[in-house]
Amino acid sequence: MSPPSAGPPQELDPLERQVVAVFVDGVRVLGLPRSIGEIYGLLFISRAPLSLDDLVFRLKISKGSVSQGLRMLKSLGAVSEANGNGGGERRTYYEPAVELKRLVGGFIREQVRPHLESGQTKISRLAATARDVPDADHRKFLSARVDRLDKWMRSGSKVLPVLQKILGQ
Amino acid sequence: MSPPSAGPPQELDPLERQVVAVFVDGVRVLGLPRSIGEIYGLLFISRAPLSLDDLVFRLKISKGSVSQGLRMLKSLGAVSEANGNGGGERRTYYEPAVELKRLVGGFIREQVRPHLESGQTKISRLAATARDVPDADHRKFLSARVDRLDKWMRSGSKVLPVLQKILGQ
DNA sequence: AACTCAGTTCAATTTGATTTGAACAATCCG
DNA sequence: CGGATTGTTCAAATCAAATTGAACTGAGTT
Repeated sequence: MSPPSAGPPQELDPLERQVVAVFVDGVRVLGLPRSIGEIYGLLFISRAPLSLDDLVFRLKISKGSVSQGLRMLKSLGAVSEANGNGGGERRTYYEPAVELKRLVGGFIREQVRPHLESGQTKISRLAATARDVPDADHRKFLSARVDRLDKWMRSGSKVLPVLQKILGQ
Repeated sequence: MSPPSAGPPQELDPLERQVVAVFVDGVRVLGLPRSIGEIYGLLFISRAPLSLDDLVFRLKISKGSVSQGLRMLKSLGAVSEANGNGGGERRTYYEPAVELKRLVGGFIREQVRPHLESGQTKISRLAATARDVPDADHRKFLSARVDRLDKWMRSGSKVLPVLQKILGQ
């Protein structure tokens, strides 16, 4: 067999390259690995769903990277398996989720909330430590700062639903 | 002279260590280097402003790191030089900005907007490339996707002021 | 069972970002 | 000026995170 998914294409055409570049940049800002941007970017601009091998072949990255990348994208709800494949096809094809709401929701759930939660925990412990400081004056200062930190966290939590609302159209 | 700023302290006490750890985590989420979190964290929990040498001494990181870290923190508006120093003191002392509004504003201005803007540029070019695709059907698909991308960017831009508003109390 | 094909896992490697440290300004002061 | 002090710069070293690739699992076929 020639290339997987026996279509015409080999390398990325200029438009595909541009789109992939945009997503590579985008995910870097979000602190996600480059391969995630490449994979999602190519899926985003491809008319038909692509298989793992398609992605390996067209992006020239390793099977391992694509496998791990797809796993993360699935956990973020950013790709899904294309169900409508005709005959007894064995390999699975992926298509991108293209609703911003869904993407933002997945990112918040997987990448933001866990950090906010572990932050809250640490700050509670911090507050306890501050309460044990003997010098009353110093203790007051420290508690005020810890309190501020706590307020910041709460603001962060409060912002998320608003964000989701705005981005969900 | 003994330690800089001839106060008592040497190493970080447990509370300081905890606070620094919180900020180290925090800045990692934002994609900023660890040293930024250490420096800001220690300033945040210190009653008196600290000098560059204080930070080197207490955090046990290099002068180069602290110098660069303070530069970035200044550009983010997250620290400022403490003006009220008494006698003809030569070295400069730094204190943290503790209003969330200010911190978020600086981060958006320095780290978010530039990316959004370069994204917009790339997407305009992308739209142009898509318009040149000969096959009408395929062109339609590509334009729709590029259009969606453009909408995402606009949503992003629209969110920022709302964010700032919410976080500004 | 033996063989093939799709996908996963993970130790070793590579890559790229951060940190270091030593040389270099700049400013002050006797 | 010459020495001391404060801070900056940047090439090289270090470190953490992502990627590779080869071995592996599991499922389907004959």
